[in-house]
Amino acid sequence: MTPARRRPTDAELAILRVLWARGPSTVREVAEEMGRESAYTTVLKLLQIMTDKGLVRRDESARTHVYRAARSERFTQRQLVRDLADRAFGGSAGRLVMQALAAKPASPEELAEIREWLAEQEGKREGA
Amino acid sequence: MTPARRRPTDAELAILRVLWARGPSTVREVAEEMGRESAYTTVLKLLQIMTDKGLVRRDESARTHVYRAARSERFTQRQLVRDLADRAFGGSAGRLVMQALAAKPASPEELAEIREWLAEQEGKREGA
DNA sequence: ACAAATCTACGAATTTCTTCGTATCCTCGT
DNA sequence: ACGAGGATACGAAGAAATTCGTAGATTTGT
Repeated sequence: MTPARRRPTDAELAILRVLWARGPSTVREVAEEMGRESAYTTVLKLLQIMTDKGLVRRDESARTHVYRAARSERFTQRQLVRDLADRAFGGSAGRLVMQALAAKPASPEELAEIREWLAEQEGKREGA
Repeated sequence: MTPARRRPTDAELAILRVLWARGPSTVREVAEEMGRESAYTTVLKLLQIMTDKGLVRRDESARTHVYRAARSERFTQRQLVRDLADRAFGGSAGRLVMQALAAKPASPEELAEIREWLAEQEGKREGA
């Protein structure tokens, strides 16, 4: 199976990040945003490939096409996390979380948010 | 610089997982462990490449070489998590953690462990 | 001693990812 | 009307990852 079940490549992810941040964008806008590191046609080609792969959608109604991410940032992030959990953590998101907390400092706000989330879970468990 | 600062590829990671699980192993043992999905010589070649890259160390004292992971599982996991945080979460481990918790159910034990860790952090902050 | 089994090295084919040049087409300003 | 600018399509080269066959060396079992 696995029809379109592959994760975005590095270059593709870089483009997706721009689309998530800017919203629907033209090739030029994306290329601009990515600095002068990649030629215009490189970004164009990538977006064409990504269209074929279903990673982005293309609005061709105007001459200058407008691209937007096919999946939300959140959706893709979860997919990536799940993928990494499978490949490097024996499928355990919990262990991934532990290493993530240890690997990079999270802001107090984020830590608070995480605590909140855990508390909610606790509540659910109690309730069940 | 970044002399050997690239993350292991999928195939390489699959091999590392075997080495972490089994400890120092021969090519045959690794190949065996990975099922019959990849030919013996494929595993051999990969291990040779990984030796060049510094991902594994090779003990050549005996005819049958013995390979071991150059970096601990934990070290590599953190590297991978950091890498993913940078590529898909704007460098924020906290946001990665949130998505990880949402993406895959963690066991109650893991959740407890995470809570503990957070509590410790809390303690440190209070102290500081 | 010899054949079979086992091992490493290595080349090479294949696939995927990435990059970019060139061709061509359309639109707009003058 | 026409040239400049800007847009897409496409081919293809280059790099990286993956796979495996074959050759040759060494060990082992009989």
